[in-house]
Amino acid sequence: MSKDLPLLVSAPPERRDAARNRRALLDAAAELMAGCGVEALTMDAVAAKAGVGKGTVFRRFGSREGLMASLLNHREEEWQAGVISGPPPLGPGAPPMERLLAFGASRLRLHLDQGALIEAAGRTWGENYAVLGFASMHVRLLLGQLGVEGNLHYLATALIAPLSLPVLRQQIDHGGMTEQQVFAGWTELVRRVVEGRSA
Amino acid sequence: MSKDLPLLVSAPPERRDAARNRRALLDAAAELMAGCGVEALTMDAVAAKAGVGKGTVFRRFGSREGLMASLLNHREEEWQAGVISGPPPLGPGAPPMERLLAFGASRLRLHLDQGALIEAAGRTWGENYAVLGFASMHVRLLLGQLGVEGNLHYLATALIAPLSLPVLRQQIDHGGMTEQQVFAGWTELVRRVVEGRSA
DNA sequence: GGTCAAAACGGACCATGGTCCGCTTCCATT
DNA sequence: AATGGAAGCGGACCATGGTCCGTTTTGACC
Repeated sequence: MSKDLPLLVSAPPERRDAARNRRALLDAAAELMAGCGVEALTMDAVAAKAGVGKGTVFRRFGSREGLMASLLNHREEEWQAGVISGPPPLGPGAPPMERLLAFGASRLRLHLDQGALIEAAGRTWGENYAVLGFASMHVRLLLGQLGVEGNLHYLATALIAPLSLPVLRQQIDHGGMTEQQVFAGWTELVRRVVEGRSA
Repeated sequence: MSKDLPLLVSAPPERRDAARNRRALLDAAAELMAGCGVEALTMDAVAAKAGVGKGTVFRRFGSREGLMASLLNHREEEWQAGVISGPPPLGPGAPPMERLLAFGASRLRLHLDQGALIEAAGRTWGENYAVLGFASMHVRLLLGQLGVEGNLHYLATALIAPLSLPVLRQQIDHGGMTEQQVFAGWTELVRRVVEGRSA
C-alpha cells in the first residue's frame, strides 16, 4: 500500500541492465589495458569487447577521458580508504609528521604507478575536485595537528602541487632526479613549511 | 669562389617558402583565435585561412597541440625577456626577494591570461623542458642570492608547482580563493621556505 | 640559363572520438 | 498479467586530428 520510504537517497539506483553494462565495460576496459596499454583503449574496442553499442559507452562515461577517470577512481578509492582507516603510518595512529610523510610517499607512488592512465584521463581527472579536495583536506588537518599556523588551506594545496604527475615527470625524466631524491626534496619542503613561523 | 662560412649555426635556415608559410599559419591561427576562441582553431580552418594545405600545418607544427605551443612560445619569450633584461622588480636590479615575488605574481598572471591556450596545448606545453627549466633556474638563482641552503634544485621546482594552471584553477574555481588570496598564500609559502633552516 | 637533389607542398585518405534518434528493455502501477 | 512511460540501447553518421605519397618549389652548383 505505502511506497517504500525515499530513504533520503538523492539519486535513484541504476537500472539493472545499466549496471550490468557498466560493469562489463569497466571489465573490458581493464582487460584491454592490461593487454596492450592505454593505446588499445579505443571506445569502439571497449564497446565491442563488452558486447554493447558504442553509444552505451558514451552514455555511461561521457567521454574517453571519463572512462579513464572511472578506472582511476577505483584505485583512488582504495587509496582514500587507506588514509582514512588503513594501518599507520598512512592511516590513523601514527604521529602527524609521520603520517604527512607517508602521505607524500604514497601519493608519489600512486601517481607514478598510474601515470599512463592519469595522462590519458587529462583534465577530467586533474580537475576532479573530489580527489584534490580530499588530499587537500587531509594535509590541512595534519598541518593543524602539527601546530602550523597561517593559511593552512593554501599551504596544503601548495604541498600537494609538487606531487602532481607533470612535476614528477619533469624532475625524474628531465631533471635527472631519482624517485628517492624527489621524496627527499619533498621532505625538506615539508620541514621548512612546518617549522616556519606564521606571518 | 669560397662558400660562406658555416657560421657554427647548427640548423640550416628554413627555405623561403617554408618560412613564409609558417608566418602565414601563425598569423591565421592568431586571427582565428582572436575571433572565436580556441574552439575555432581547427587544423583545416587554419590551413584554409592561411591558404596552404593541411599537410603543411602538420609538417610545421607536428600536431594541433604543437601549434598551440608555438602560439604560446611567443608570449613566453617576451616574458623570459622581461625576466632577463626587463625593468625591476621582475627584471634585474631589485632585491632578490622582491624579484622572487614579482616572478610569482607575473607567472600567475601569465598562466591565467593564457589559460585557454595552455589547456589546449596540453602536455606538449606542460612538458616543455625549456619553459620549466628556465623558470626553475631563475628561482634557483634567486634562492641562492637569498642565502637559502639545501636542495635548491628541488625547492625551486616546488615553488613553481603551485603556480601551474591546474592548481590555480582548483584554488580559484573550486576553492573559493581570489587571485589576490592565491598570491598572498604563495608569498607565505615563499617566506617559510626562505626562512627555514637547512637540514 | 640549365640541371638536379633535397625540401616542401597539397589534399585525398584513414582512424577515432563524439552525436543522434528510432527501437528495446525495464519496472512501477493497476 | 497488462500497460505506459521513462530509461537505456545501438550503430549509422559526422567532425576533426593525423598520415601518405605523387607533384611542385627552391636554391646550390655548374
